[in-house]
Amino acid sequence: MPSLKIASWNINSVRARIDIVQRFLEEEQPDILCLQETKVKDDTFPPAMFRKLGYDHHVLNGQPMHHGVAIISKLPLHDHGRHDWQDNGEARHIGVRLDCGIRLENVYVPAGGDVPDRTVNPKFGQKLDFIERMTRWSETLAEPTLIVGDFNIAPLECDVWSHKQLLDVVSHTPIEVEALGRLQASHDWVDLGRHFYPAPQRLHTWWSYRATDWTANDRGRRLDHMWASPEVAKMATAHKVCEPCRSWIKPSDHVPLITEFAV
DNA sequence: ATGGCTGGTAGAACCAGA
Repeated sequence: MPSLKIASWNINSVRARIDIVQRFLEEEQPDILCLQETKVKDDTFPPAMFRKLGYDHHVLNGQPMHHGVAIISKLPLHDHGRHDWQDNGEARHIGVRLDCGIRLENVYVPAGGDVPDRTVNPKFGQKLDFIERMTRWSETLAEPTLIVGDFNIAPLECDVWSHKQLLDVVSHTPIEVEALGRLQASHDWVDLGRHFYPAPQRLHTWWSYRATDWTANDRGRRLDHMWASPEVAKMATAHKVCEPCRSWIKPSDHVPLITEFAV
């Protein structure tokens, strides 16, 4: 049975990170790489390194300065459009169809600002609205689908270094966790991270830059996710979070996730 | 320790990340 290896990584600028993205592709050789926070317009996206390694198919949704997502692939991609779930023009989603019949959706959920109260912090409201509109979309999905990306929410107590200390910190507040729970229930999405590494195991994908040594206190959060339709989850054979990438030269603050499927 | 760091873009006593 053919194997399909899909990776997802918030790289915090594709241009600043091009060398470690190359290293990752050479070491792991995924068939498809979904990127978030590319921070580049489509006409200045750097295609050369990807082409050199055989990743000839690029579907981009970028903008100047911030945000931006891309799907880079050795296999053909069929562009399936972009959703603007904040309705503000930001580039945070791109979807494709694969020849094997799976839909692949790459999403960068807004961070949501500092204060977890939409009346004083509009960004928090926009984040909740984004998840709510995604939920309406997810309810209508009928095809086998994989959603990957930076969801900017760590839902479980064991998804953060200290549940108690992060209850009021945007990314782990109950209102966000409940919204994400409604999204997950809307399609019976299987959280592949916890499918392979059940709670209460430690599983983190992001560590702040604002620590001299990210390993010293290990104050991580699981903000990045891969969610599969139930029939797609049945095809998943392996999953990992590539934690060592956080210690590479000029790292992203997020690390890659990889799932392998028998398709 | 409520600080700490990073990238893009402008050329900031900036913004955004989370």
